[in-house]
Amino acid sequence: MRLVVARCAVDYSGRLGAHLDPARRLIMVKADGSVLVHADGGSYKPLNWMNAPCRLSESEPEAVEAEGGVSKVWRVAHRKTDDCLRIALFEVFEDIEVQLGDDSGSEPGLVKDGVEAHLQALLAERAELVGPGLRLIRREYATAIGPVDLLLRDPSGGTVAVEVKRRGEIDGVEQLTRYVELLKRDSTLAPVRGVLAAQAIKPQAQVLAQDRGLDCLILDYEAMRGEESPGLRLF
Amino acid sequence: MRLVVARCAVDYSGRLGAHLDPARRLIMVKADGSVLVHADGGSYKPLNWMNAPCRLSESEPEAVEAEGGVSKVWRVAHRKTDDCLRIALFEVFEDIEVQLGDDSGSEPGLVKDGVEAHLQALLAERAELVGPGLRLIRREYATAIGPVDLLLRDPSGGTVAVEVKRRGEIDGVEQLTRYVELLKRDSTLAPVRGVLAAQAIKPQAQVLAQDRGLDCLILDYEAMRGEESPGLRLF
DNA sequence: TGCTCGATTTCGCCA
DNA sequence: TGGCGAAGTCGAGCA
Repeated sequence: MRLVVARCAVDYSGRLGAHLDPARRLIMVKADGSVLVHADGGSYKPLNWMNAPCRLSESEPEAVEAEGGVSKVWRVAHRKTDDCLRIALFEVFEDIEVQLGDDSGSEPGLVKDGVEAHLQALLAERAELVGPGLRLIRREYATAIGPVDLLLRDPSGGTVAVEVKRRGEIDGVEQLTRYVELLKRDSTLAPVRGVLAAQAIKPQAQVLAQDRGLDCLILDYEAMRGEESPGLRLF
Repeated sequence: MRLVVARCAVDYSGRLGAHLDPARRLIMVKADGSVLVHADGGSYKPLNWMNAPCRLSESEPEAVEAEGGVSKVWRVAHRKTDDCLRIALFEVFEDIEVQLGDDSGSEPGLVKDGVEAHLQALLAERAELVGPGLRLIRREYATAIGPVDLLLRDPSGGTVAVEVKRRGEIDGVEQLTRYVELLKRDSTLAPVRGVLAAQAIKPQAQVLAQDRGLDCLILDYEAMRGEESPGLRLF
């Protein structure tokens, strides 16, 4: 990875246009060719960037730019799209090359724990949390318009479609609505109830769910994790 | 900004858990206290990070870690949530402090051109592009379920609701459907047509729109910009 | 401050 | 490879 600290101006042209006036910034050039322009604040997102695969070419500035203090111009062009990043370098304060990766040069992957898939797995083991007597038919029940997170059998008749979200919002209600509309046409499943299950559900989503005749269920991830059978742990 | 290149292992704990095995990585500590851990590839997203406001504290490793080669441990704790990043440093290869920002220390803002708001503004000036004789009633027409991007009056009767997107996809169709369903109950507006306007519309979205009785309109941003009246330019 | 929605979203899974 | 849903989404605009 190459790290350059320089006063620079940046222009991006591609899906939209974006411009940065001159200032001192950090420019990262990664091993795969991607380029990131970072400021000394903001979030983890760079001000401007170019994803791999791309090519960096250095050229001399135009006369008028040179007069304004530009010493070099970098053009970073994407290899497949016509996205292009143009970096006008004024003064360069640092320019170092560093070696990254593990001993083999690769990067050990990131291991995550606690996302929606885990909620779904935990609730699948505890179908009775959704309603008394309910039993799991299957997770990721396939339909023509996508998989239903959990499909449960109600021994008193019919089935229950469960949409699991970390946070319940309006589009989750829309999604569940489409599933229930489809499933209830299946005579082997009807009648079908829909349940939106999430760690938190926004008021608007609750209102819309009620309007659509759908139920809401708040999940307690920590409690569910604590109660699960040790043999079925995901990690 | 402080730039550290080090062999390190990282653990994040917060909304989820995430772990990185030891490898050489770049650690950026920004002026606002935020920390980014970058690998030499992937996208602009760091492998792990902590947003401001947060506090970095350095401590000695536990005995077992020290035996394993850990020289220092950084704890980066968020000030408001209980999110925490723990970085175990093995060997440190670089550790430099650089000065960023413009002469006043601040960062000139990013100027963008071509986002959805611009499309909406341009189309508002050119309502006739949606259909002959149409006139703008207003932008961001408020309804109980959210603002309609553009509401147009059709002199031959009724109104047209326009949903403007940079790229038209299925959720845009869903959104427009909800608006039209609501608006057509208003006798002062009915009958109501719905139009999805975007620079590009995915085939699936076009099919769904047709099924819902909605129209699609492909926008040419460059042409619209070229035609607009100079006095009304956004930038 | 909280909510809503766009984003050069990016990222990962699965068909 | 394309479609689709999730994200430690982030960030801006507005009530």
